[in-house]
Amino acid sequence: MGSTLKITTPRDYDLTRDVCSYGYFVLAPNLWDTNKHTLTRPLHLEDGPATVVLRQESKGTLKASFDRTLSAAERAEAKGLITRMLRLNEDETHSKGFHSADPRWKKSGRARLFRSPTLFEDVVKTVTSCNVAWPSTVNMNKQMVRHLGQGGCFPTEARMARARVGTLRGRCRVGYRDQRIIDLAKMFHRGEIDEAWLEHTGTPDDEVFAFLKSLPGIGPYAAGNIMMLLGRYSRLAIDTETVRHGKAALGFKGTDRQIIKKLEKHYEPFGEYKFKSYWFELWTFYETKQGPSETWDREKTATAFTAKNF
DNA sequence: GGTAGACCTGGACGC
DNA sequence: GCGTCCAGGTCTACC
Repeated sequence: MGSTLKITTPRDYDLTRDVCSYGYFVLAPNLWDTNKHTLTRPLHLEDGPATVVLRQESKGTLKASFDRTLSAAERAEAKGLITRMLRLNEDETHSKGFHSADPRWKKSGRARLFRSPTLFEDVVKTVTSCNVAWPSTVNMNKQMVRHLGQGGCFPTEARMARARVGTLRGRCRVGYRDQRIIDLAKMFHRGEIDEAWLEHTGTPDDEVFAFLKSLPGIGPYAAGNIMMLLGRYSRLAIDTETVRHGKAALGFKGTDRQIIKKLEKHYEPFGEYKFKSYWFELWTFYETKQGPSETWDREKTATAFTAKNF
């Protein structure tokens, strides 16, 4: 019999809606149960891995059931990781702020974007999403968890820092990203990434963006995406999907450069919530093609989300 | 400051 | 079933 935690959430938190809000929810080691509407994943805690199953108990309360007994320190640690992953730190005031900037999402209540329990995992997942189609991203994360993750966890920065480039390339199929991922892991492991500074509200967005861009494997798109993962929504992460969205959903015409300028102008009114407005537009488009995101199965998204299906 | 080409993988397509 | 082409973001070298 493992430990159980009751987690108080903001009143407007909805596990199904708010987990199934960003692609990382279908990347290993996350496992969304499309029938039970639970999120299962192993967490790396002080005394080792522990798998948690998260379910919505009632409005404002989540139940976290673990597969082993946790110490008091581990309970606090797990709570911190879950809070980060589910963005429980973004309270109702934040949601209301977003909805008054962009009322289109008020009815559905969409306001939060799922992320990882750690910044390290978010950064590595972002690198695995660059310059590849979705099926490759799915596979890279699956293989990293399989070959480098203890007890089904996402690899820790310490483990990843010790990994061989051959393992990452040959077994985890990350290609030329191998050395970059190891270099990132070493930087995290050596404490060269100041998470407190990156998350501090007093740190200007421009400085965070410039720092992120200086990291190995992180360019303008990845830096913009990590900004969002850090809770900074004032800029977009522009990739080919963004341009496609500009053309297909917003009807913009012209060269890619012209379309990007139009996109920047289009999202300007949403100010500090720009990314969210953009993302939920894009997410809605995906749902029109693939059905509600809560029905997306982890294994099937690898094949469903291919060019021919869009 | 802008740009061409290399970097890998896996899906799509033609045979 | 095999070979070829192509998409995707970052990095380096070069102008």
